Amino acid sequence: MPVAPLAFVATADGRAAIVGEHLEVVGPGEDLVQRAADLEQAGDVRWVWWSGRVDATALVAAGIPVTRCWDVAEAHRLLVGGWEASPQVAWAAAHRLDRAGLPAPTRGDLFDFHTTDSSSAPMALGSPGGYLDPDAGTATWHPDDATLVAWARAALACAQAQESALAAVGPRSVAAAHSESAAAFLCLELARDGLPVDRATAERLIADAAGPRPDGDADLRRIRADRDRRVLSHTPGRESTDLRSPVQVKELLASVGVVVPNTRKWVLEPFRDAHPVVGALLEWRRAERIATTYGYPWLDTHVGPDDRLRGEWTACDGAAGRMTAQNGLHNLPTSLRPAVAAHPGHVFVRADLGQIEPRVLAAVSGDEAFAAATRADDLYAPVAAALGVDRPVAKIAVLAAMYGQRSGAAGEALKDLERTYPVAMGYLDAAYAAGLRREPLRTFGGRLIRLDTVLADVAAEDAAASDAARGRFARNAVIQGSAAELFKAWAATVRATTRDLGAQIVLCLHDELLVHVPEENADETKARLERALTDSARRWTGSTQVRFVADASVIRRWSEAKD
DNA sequence: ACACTCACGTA
DNA sequence: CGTACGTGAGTGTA
Repeated sequence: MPVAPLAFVATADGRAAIVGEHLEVVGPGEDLVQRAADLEQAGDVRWVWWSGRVDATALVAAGIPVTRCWDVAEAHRLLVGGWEASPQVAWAAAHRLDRAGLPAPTRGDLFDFHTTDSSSAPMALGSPGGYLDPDAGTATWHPDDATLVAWARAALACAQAQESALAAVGPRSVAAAHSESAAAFLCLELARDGLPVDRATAERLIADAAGPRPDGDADLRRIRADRDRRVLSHTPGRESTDLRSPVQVKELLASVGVVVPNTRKWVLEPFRDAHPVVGALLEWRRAERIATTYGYPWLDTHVGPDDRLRGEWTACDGAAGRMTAQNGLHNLPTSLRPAVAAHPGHVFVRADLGQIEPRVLAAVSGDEAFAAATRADDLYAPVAAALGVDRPVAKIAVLAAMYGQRSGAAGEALKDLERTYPVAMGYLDAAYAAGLRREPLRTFGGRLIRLDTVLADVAAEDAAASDAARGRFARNAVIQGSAAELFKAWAATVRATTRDLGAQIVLCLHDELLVHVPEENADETKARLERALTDSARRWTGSTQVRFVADASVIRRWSEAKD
């Protein structure tokens, strides 16, 4: 049963168009949103937009549960790699037009504006031989109805060209574009819905670490000075040291005989017993981190009156394709996680993918012996048995193979690993070698990993170090990026299959999902989440040879132990 | 004003 | 045991 593609495009001035084979509507955004809701309800629609962030915000705000979409920007990021993905760039790539010939925007720059005849007709929006109008789709663009309809038709044409191009890349790339597009829509919902927070607990945890909520600037300075004094009291005569300046801290430490190349935590840790100021400084850093990054200003700025922590989300980064999030959603210290709590009448279903990266390696490399190991709940157990070593040794050897070890330890086991799983290890070696040669790679789902642009500045003066860094990046990216694809396919499936239970995905953390759900539906949500993994893994790998496992539990606070 | 380094949190 | 990301403070440059 074919799914009819329907373009939905919106302008910054509040108008929109819906265009399909047998449909053409243009008008005020709110009318079009209603129309889209009806069409979505009727089913069998795949929405096409240049990017969800630009075109679909009104649909997200209206709570329309889009199930299928094609995000031209996300498809372009798969196809070409990197992060740049304007409609103009995506159009040119999909039609194999020379990137260097892209016309420059005229309205974004005052000088251009003065030298441009503003009455000139817009460039053709959708002619196969030409580029898109560089101003189309920008925030200051005001198209007439006919132009907006043409813009929507161009999106449809672009999506179709991308689909052909992706189909030529590999057997999984069109499906990957579908799930990347769904993930991008999910990102808008994540930003809209936020992460449920127990504000009282958050306040208490911040107070425990950083002191009570300051009452004005003077109080803030006093609390800060008190915190500083607990370190500086250990070094009489140096009370004026600025603890926030690494250079001054280094001097302070040197004055008590602690001579270090830098003042990082893991460098200072061994010197805890050398002088009491070291421990005091490390404690100060922890408190200062909470006070500055995750303190009261953070709480006040990013947690709304509805007790939801909000930030912007992106479906992929510019390197391997993992999701990113702002405002601390992806790096909230574990000490603050008790503050992430389900709201009344609700619970969280939390699940993470166990040993995701070695399992992904088995899938992407097609190593049958390694795939056999994934059928165990604990992958390292059969690997240890095959290598004739203890589990911890097997684990270190596998991780060393995937991430590139430079210091000894796993040497012998690593050789056995090469012998036992030559296909998997060969895949990693090939990725490393491609990195050295600056040859682009593709993830399992077809995302292009570019090596011509990344790492240009890292150790640029040392060619060998730079090569090795590129090799490690390449080897890591094909695994990390492929894992990200499976994760997003899983997340999109969970979103689609648990919506009727009132479930809401509220956090995606690389291999972990947090779903907020009415408590009476918790067990069913958990079951569907596990089922979703089986289904999406089978679709993604195209077989059942590689097993993926989810560790799922029903909890009230994020900090609660797994069970 | 902006870019950079340092430091550190997460996976 | 590597890679990636986002954040904030200090520092140096334009």
